[in-house]
Order: sequence, then structure tokens, then C-alpha cells
Amino acid sequence: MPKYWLMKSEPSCFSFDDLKQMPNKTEQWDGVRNYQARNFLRDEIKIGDGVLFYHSNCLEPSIVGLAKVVRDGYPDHTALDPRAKHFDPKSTDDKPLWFMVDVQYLCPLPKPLSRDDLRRHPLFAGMGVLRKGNRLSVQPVLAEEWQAVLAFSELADPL
DNA sequence: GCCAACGTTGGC
DNA sequence: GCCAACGTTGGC
Repeated sequence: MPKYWLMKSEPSCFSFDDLKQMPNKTEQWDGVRNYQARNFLRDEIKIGDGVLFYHSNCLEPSIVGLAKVVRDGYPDHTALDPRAKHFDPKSTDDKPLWFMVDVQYLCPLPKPLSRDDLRRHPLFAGMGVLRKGNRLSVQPVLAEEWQAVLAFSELADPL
């Protein structure tokens, strides 16, 4: 059984459309520097899992599309590069501190699900992304929530 | 641009 | 180990 995740990205930095433009429509989900999210990336997120792609810090924060995990967690090498934006001297080749997965574009939602949309439906009410002050950029999603996004969007399960 | 919420750092 | 200070996130 696949698990499901919500991943945030600021569209001005890396949008769902940007993911579509990548070779194989696939990109490394690098740069995560939060321990809770790191643990998900390292231990729990597996090939075949579903991803809700969420645009944050923008005019209308929304779930905008579906993606899937195509590579299990592996060391985030951008932490090892002193010139990289998210360089972390505490991470080494021998003992990598930060991890990432590869994510592949699946399809956009016909209509993005805004926070208002999500709040309106009790099935979404418990989603972490709606909680005030929640800053976790990678968070688990319940199977029911994944299914509800599909139902709302009149999409067949792409996994 | 504001500001509340949060995670991390570092002095003690 | 506590906790104040700080930097960042992210909705509004």
C-alpha cells in the first residue's frame, strides 16, 4: 500500500509547472533542513507513494497537483556543497545529516484546492497544512484525504 | 509588509 | 537542561 504525503513549495522558487519541465518530469526534493521532515524523507517515504503538491507563500496557497515518489530517501548532497544555498557543515559523506527523495510529476488538479476549499470540507479538516503555524514542508496525508482530493477533482487514482 | 508561530542556537 | 534571542516560515 502506498502512503501519501503533502509537499510544500513556493511557486516563485519551484512550482508544479517547473516540475513538469524537468527531464523525466522528475526532480530531487532537496534542501529540506528540518529534522521531522528529514525523518520522513529518510525512513518513511517510499517509491510509489503519492504526493500532493502544495504551493505555499503565494497569492492563493493551494494543492495544485499530484506527483509520486520515484526514488527512496538518499543523502541530500546539496548539504555537502559549501557553495550551495542549503550547505550544512554538520553533514558529511560518512554521516549524511539530510536526505531527499525524487518526485515525479503526475497531473495537475483541474481546479486547485485552496485553503478555503479545504476548510469547507470536513474530510480535509484535520490536514496538517490547515493548522495555524504549521511549517512542516513534508507532511503525511491520510489515505482518506488523498481519496477525497481525487473525488473532489474527479480524477482516477493515478498510483 | 506585518506578525504570529515555530525550530534552532548558545549562554549560563 | 533551561530559556531568551534569533532567524525563518507562511498566511494574510
